[in-house]
Amino acid sequence: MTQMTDHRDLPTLADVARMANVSTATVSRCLNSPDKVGKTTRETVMNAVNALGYSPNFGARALAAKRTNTVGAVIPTMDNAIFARGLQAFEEELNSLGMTLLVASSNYLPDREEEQIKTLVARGADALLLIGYDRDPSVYEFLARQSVPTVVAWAYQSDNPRHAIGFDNRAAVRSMTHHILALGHKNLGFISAPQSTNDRARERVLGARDALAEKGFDPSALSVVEMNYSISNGGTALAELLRMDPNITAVLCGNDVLAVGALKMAKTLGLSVPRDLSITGFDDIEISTIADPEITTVHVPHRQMGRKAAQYLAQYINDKSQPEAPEPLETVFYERGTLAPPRDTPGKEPRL
Amino acid sequence: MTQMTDHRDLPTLADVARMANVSTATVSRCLNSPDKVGKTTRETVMNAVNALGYSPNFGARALAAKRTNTVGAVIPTMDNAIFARGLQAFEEELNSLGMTLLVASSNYLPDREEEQIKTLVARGADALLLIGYDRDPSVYEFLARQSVPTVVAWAYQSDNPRHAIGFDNRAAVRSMTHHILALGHKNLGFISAPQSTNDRARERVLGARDALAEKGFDPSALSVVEMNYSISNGGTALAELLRMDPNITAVLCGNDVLAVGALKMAKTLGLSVPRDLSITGFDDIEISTIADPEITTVHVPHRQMGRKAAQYLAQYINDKSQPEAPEPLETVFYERGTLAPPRDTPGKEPRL
DNA sequence: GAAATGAATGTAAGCGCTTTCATTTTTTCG
DNA sequence: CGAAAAAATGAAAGCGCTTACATTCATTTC
Repeated sequence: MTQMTDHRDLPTLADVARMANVSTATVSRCLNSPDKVGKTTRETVMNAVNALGYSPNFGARALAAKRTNTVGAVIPTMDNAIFARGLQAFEEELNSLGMTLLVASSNYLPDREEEQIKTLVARGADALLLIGYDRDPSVYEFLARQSVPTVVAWAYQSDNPRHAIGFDNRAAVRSMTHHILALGHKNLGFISAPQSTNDRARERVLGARDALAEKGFDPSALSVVEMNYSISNGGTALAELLRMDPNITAVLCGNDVLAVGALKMAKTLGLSVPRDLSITGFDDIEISTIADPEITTVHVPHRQMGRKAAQYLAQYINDKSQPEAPEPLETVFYERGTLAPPRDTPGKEPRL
Repeated sequence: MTQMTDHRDLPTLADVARMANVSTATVSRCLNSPDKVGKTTRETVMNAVNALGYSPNFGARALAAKRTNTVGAVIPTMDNAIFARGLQAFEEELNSLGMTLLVASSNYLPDREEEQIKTLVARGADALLLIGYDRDPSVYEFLARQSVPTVVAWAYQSDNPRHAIGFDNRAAVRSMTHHILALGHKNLGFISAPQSTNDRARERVLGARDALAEKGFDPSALSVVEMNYSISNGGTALAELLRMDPNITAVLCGNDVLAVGALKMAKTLGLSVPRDLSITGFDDIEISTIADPEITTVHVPHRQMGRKAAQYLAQYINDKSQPEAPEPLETVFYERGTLAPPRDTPGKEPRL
């Protein structure tokens, strides 16, 4: 069943102008700044617009106005609740500001991200949302050359001059690690996302090492296993970690998904969580409360982050100048069911 | 810290042409159909392009070519794994076809959806992906008038002439209900998403009634509670359902999220699942395997759906005519831990 | 009541690209 | 080698809109 899309030509501004007996300038003003037009004229014009079912041509508008009212976002993947949630809020806020969202995903691949950034710019994005700081300087140079307002999100490094809407990953994990150490844990493991091209993952591991060092432990003794984000990988990583060091009593996971996987594996291995092993996550996504016991984690204000990022970029676009440096967002430690003191009585040496 | 975005004018096609000593037509051809240009010329031109850091102006291109290579999608929300996953696949496929994704969300509100559809069309979407069939006929008329290729996804009704990339919600639930009835359940409850403006929700309830009728039960006796999608609502709904009819032995949920909520509530109420109560979900998203016991559900090929939808629209755009009617996608019943025969011996009347 | 002010509208010049058609250059082949 | 065919290139006409500037018309001011 094939059928031609009747390419009946759509009405143009000129058609409306003709019908309303005014100039195209007046019609344009009616649509873009109605207050600059007389009441009677406006009504006549709007009637013509409706009668013809007129809708402005996007390309022409973008060309003449040098602006698309479109904002791009390049995220690793939507198929991860933490980005999906933030992106949803970003879209909602953008929408309420009269802008539309262009989306592209990098699947955590730097080259692909670079491509996608170029694509979105070529597609006329007025501004860009990027995840994390890590990327080749040439990318930032390109963005500057094209004068595309850009903001980094999901991260915040106080010593980094680049504006970011996010939270301090390192401090959040550092603080959580202190909680864990205070409970008496001495042998920690860390299941991280791959760190090489992911500043957030790196910062989280650093946060754990910070706390360790502050309590007099050797931070380099922290056993770390890197795994791509997935439930089953969380399990694989836990097994590996326990093989590397059977004395580990608490495992920090770079995110909730890995934590859930680790928890499943712990059960499979016959370990009782948190009695035999403590596990913590990061992000506080839905699955962390569905797991049994519920995952102890760090809550990240994803929606707030998406909203603020949209506001920041909208201001950047409208003012044509970089807004004030944003403040970092707060994270909250959520103590739930997977964290408890280690089984071995405090003070006793880890068993071999 | 404010700093002007230096609005240094970007190089244009004409600049490149001048530098390469050719006409703008040749530069344009170099970029869009390189094979139509001599090898030497092409090299000269590309050198100029690189030297100037030229990148085509989107608006101008869209205006002249009458095409944006941009496809829109209006979904209820990205903050729900079933849409996020499908959308992610949609975006990936679109990207590999050289197109970019514009996203808008309706939050399940018909008016808002209509607005968003108009926005995306105004933003130059070459085609549109919509979720489900339900919407005012005027919307479809608008889309036809604007000649915007459109496809419906996440649903498939064989008796509906409109092309859709999806699966038969009604048949899927009907089939699952037969499984449940075969186990000996006689008193079923249904926790559904609001049905009035959601054909998928409606079809799922109808599927359950179909099976009931086919086995000689009174389909109108099915107790149904409607709740918006959320874990806690699933719990609320279960409590309500049990209040309406304490004899229910199996509860079908319109999606996995509601099922997980119902499962949590069942535990809270001291009911053992599946011994005292069977619960089923729909969609097969991640959380269904994290719940304990894992949720019995219907697997939906979300990623495949997203991919096919992208291919369908790309073909529609390129051929300028509606493709062949797509075939429905298959769903699979995943029997996991939350479904078992009712506790009461088969044949025995439901207790009061 | 004339001059000055301001609101409403019109005129027309682009915005930067694609594409048709015409022209020039190269290749093919009798 | 020259005519015909094919390939490469150029000239220029839009595409539909916004907006600076010019003009007209209705008020206000003294």
